[in-house]
Amino acid sequence: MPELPEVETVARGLRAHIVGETLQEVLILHPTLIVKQDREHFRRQLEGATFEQVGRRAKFLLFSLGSRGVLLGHLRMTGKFIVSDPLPEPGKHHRVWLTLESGKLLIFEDMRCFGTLEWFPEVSRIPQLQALGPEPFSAEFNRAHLEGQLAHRRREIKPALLDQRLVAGIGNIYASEILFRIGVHPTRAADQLRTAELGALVQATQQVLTEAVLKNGTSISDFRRVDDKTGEFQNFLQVYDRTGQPCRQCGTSIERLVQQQRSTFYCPKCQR
DNA sequence: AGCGGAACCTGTCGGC
DNA sequence: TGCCGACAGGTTCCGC
Repeated sequence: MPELPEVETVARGLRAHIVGETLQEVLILHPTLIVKQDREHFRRQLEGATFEQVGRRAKFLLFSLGSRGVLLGHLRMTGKFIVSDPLPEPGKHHRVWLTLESGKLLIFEDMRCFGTLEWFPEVSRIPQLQALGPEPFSAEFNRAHLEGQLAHRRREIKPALLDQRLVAGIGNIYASEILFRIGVHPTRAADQLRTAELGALVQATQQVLTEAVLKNGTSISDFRRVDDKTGEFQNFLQVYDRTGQPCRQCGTSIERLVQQQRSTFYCPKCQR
């Protein structure tokens, strides 16, 4: 479901609701996967802790608990965080209930059970964050970085963009959108992009992601904000999920292909 | 070392 | 109507 803009939207939404709140009770409603560690340990670490900040790294949510460590969350495909008033009983796909001292309920819901929650003593000890590439808006994400990383890489550029070690936060929707903006065909070998195209790739990545964050992300089917509203960027997609529809630039039919088991959308005329 | 494929799990949709 | 396969915004592990 969510890529950088959607996760950023969730982080901002949560921040407004839960910073300063103390966790009163942790209720795990699903037996597997979601909470990746021992449930009693997880519960003990969280109960009584206070949310000091909600941040994002790549597509991970980081709930800082001050001296009580950090809660790492990942929405994967269908995960959602919802801030709610108390409920009489859990919804069908509710996986974890976190009761806050104010009486509000922080719900982690996930139909497909791919999402994860995990507690760590400190951010520096989170293995999942170790190999991540630079954030798209950081100074380290620049043309030289791409040149260095992509030299002699024969894999196709679109799957390369999904590799979180190259740059963190791009997912399947925005990878297609970014390549459309720079007129690069998704099957081009990563090491065959010209220097100017790599510069354009940096720019387009930052532009697309910035616009998507401003529109509160993309809601194709599942994604919802913390307040259950949809994002709006789906109204501005140029190629994603537009197979057979006319390219907004040249009128040619948008095409779909599969790369590494994921759909890619592109304009065969605008992208070479 | 780098890359592709399978696996994780549930639901929806289109074709027959 | 029912069944079956394809597909869904992600990451991780396992081979080659």
